[in-house]
Amino acid sequence: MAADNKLPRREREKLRQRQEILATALDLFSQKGYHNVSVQEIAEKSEFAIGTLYKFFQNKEDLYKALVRELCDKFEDSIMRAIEQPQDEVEKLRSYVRAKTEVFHRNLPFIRLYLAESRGASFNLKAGLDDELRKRYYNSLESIADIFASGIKNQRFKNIADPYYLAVTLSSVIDAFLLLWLDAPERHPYPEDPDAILDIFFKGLLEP
Amino acid sequence: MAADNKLPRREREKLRQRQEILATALDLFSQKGYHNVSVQEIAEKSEFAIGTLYKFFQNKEDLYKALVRELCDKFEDSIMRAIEQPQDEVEKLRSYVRAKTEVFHRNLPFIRLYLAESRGASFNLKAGLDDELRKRYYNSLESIADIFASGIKNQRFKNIADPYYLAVTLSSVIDAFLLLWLDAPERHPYPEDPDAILDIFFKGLLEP
Amino acid sequence: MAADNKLPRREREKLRQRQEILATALDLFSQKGYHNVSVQEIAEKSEFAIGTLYKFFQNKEDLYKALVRELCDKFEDSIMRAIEQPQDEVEKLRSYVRAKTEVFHRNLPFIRLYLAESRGASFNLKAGLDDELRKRYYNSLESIADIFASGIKNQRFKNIADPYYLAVTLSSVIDAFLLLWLDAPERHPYPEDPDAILDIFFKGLLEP
Amino acid sequence: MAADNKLPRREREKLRQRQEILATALDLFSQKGYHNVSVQEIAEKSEFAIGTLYKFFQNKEDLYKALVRELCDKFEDSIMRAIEQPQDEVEKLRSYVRAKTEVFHRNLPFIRLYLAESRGASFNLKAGLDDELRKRYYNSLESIADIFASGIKNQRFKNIADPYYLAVTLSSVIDAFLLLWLDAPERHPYPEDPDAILDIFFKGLLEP
DNA sequence: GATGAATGAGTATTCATTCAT
DNA sequence: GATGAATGAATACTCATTCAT
Repeated sequence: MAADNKLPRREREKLRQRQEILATALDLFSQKGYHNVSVQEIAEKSEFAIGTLYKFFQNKEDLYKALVRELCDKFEDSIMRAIEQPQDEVEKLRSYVRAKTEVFHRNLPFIRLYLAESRGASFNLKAGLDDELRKRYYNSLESIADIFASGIKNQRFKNIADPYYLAVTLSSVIDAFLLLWLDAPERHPYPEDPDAILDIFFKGLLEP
Repeated sequence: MAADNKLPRREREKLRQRQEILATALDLFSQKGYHNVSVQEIAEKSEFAIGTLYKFFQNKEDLYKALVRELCDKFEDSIMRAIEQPQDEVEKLRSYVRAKTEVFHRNLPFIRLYLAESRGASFNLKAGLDDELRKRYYNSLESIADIFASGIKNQRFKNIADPYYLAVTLSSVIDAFLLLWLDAPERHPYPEDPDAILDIFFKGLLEP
Repeated sequence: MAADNKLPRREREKLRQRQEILATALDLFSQKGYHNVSVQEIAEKSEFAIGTLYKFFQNKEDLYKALVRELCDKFEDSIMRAIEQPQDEVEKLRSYVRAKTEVFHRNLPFIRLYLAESRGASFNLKAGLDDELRKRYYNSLESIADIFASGIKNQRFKNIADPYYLAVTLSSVIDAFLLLWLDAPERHPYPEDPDAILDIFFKGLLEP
Repeated sequence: MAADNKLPRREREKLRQRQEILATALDLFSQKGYHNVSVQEIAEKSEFAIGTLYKFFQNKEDLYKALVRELCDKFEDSIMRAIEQPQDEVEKLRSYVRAKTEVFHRNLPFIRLYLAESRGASFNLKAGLDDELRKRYYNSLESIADIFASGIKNQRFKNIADPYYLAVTLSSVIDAFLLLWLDAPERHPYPEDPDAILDIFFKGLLEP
C-alpha cells in the first residue's frame, strides 16, 4: 500500500538517516534515561554531526517525542492487526494477549524507557506527547471493550461488568504480569501459556 | 501547652519544618518532575534558605528518597492495618481495595510523582531506593496472596490460579482503575462501589 | 615586664580562651590549609560557639592573621634573644643558626602552613599581613647584617661581600636546608651539626 | 603563509587559544591566588566562553596543573641548556646563576603564583603535581651537585662540604636574592653582576 | 547542505557571617 | 554575654543549541 519507495532517492535517504538516529537514541535513552543522555552522545554514536540531528528534530525533546510516537504506532499496528482478524470474541482476546506479550518482549528497552520517562507528570514539557498517547491508549481500550461488548451481546460472556471496565482490567493485568517479569524474571516467570491470564477472567473465582 | 509534647519543643519544631520542606518538595516534584525542580525552587517555595534544606537533607537525591520512603511507609501501614483486621477472606479483600483506594485518593500528588520517577531505568542513581521499594511491593503482594491461599484452602474461593498470580491481578487492576481515574476523572469515573472491582474476579466471565 | 597576671580575672580568662582558639586553628589550618578549614570546624574542635569566635576575631581572615602574627612574634623573640647574648660574632652566628633550627623543628605545622598560605601573592586580601611580615623579615636580616658588619670591622671576617647580602645568604641557606629536610627527611638529613652550614660560608670554596 | 605551518591551521589555532587561556589564568592566579579566581573570571578575561575553557582543560585544577607544568618545563629547559654547555665548572656555575636570574626576571607573575600555591600542605588535591615538581627540583639539584663534585675532583674547588649541600646552598641563595628583589626592588637591588653571588661561595668568609 | 566549535544559561552545594533567643 | 540556627551569595561544571565555515 505505502509508496515509500516512490519517494525520490533524496527523500528515501533522509528517512533512512532519521531512522538511524532514532534507533541510536532509543538505544541510549533506554540504557541511561532521557536526562542522562546528551545530544552530543546521540550524534557521536549515530555518526552524524550535532547540526544534522537538529535538521531532523527541533530539539532534544522533539527527538524523544518522535521516538515514542514512532514506536507506539508500531505497537498499535501489531495489536490492532491481531484483533482485527475475523475470529470469535474469545479468540480475539487470546490474540490480544499474545500480541501484547510479543510486543513487550520484542521491545523491552523501549518499554523500560517509556515507563521511566513518560508516565505521570514527569515531563510537563512533554504534556503534548502524553495527551496524545493517553488518547491512543483510551482508544485501544475501546477496541477491547468492543470485543467484550460483542461477546456479551452474543451471550458468549456473562454480563458481569461494563465492557470498558473489563477492557481496563484485562489490559492492566497483562501489563502487571509483564512488568513483574521485566523486573525479576526468576521470581516472576511469565505464565508459559499467555492464556492462563485470560482464565482468571473467564473462570469466576467465587464458588457458586 | 500543646498536647504533642513528647519531644522537646526544639525537636518538634524541627520535625514540623522537615515536614514542611517535604510537603513543598512533593508538590513541586509531582508538578514538574524531579529533574525539573531546582533546590533553589524548593527553598523559595517552602520559605527556607537553601542552607536550611541542606541541614535536613544531605542531597537533592536524599530529599527525594526521604520523601518517597516516608510516604510509602505511611501507605503500607494503612493497607496492612486494613487487611490485618480479623475478617473472612472476602472481607479482607474488600478492605484491601478500599484502603488502597483511599490512600490513592488522599495522596494524588505523590502517586503522580512516584509513577513518573521511580519506575524503569531512569534513575540509576536511585537504584538503591528502587530495590527497596520493589521488595516492599513484592512483600505486599505476598500478603494478598496469603489471603487468596487461605480462601482457597477454606474453599471460599475456587482454585482457578496461583494465589500470587491472583494477588498480582487484583493489585494491578486496582491500580489501573485508579490511574485512569487520575488521568481523566470525567471519562473514567471510579466505580462508586469499590467492590465492583472485586466482582470482576469473583464472578466468572464465561458462561458455563 | 609584662603584667599579664595583673589583669582582672575576666580579662585573663578571655586571653586564655583566645589562645585556645588560636591553638585549634593552627592545628586545623596546618593540617588542611586555610581554605579547607571552615569556621564551623574551628568552633567545634575548640568547643566554642561560632558566635564566640566572632567575638574574638572579626572574621576568618582576621583569625588567621592573628595566628600568624602571634607565632612570628614568638619566633622573632627566640631568635633575637639568641643573638643578643654577649658573644663574639662567630658565636652569634652559631647561636642564630641553632635558634632558627630549633624554632623550625618546634613549629613544623605552622611553618608548613605559613609556607603554603602566606608567601607570594596568594592572599591579596592579606596584603596587610604580608607587608608587616616582610618588614619584620627585613629587620631581622638587618640584625644579622649587623653581626657580619661588626665581624668585618673587627677583621674577624673577610670583606667578601656586603653584610646585608651575607645575611640574606645565611638566612636563605638555613631555610633551604630546613625545607628540604621538611619535605623528605630521609633523603635530606639535616646536617647533624648545624654549624656545618656556617662552614660553607666560613671556608672559601675556591682553591687559592 | 605563516612559517610555522608544521601543524594544520586548525591545530595551530587551537594551540594559540590554549596559550591565551593559560596566559590569562597565569595573570589572574598570580594576582589573586588560585582560590580567589573563578573559572567565570578566567573565561571573561580571556574572552572565551566558560564551555570553551572546559574543552581545553578538564578542571580548574587541571588548568592550574597544566600552567605550572608548562612553565616548569620551560624553565628547566633554559637552565639545563645553560649548564650543559662545554665549559669548566666555574663557568657552568656562572651560567647557572645567569640562567636562573633570567628565567626569574622573565616570569615574575608565575614565580609569584608558584611560591604562593605550591609549597606546603595547602593543596592536598594537588599533591600529585607537587610530588612531580619536587622530584624535578631534586633532580636539578643533582645536576648542580655534579658540577660541584666534578670541580672538587678536578681540584678546582676546595672540598669544604658535600656537593649536594653546596648545590642546595647555591640554589637557595639565588632564590633568596631573587625573592628579595621581587618583593622590594628598590630596597634590594639585585646584584648587578650575578657573579657576585658566587663570590660569596668562592671566597671564604673567615680571615685565615 | 553538513559540520562541530563555541556559547552561556542553569544548578547543586558550601560556608562565612548574622542575630534572635 | 553566649549561642548556633538560619541565611544566601558565590562557584565549578554541564549540555542544549546556534551559526560561521
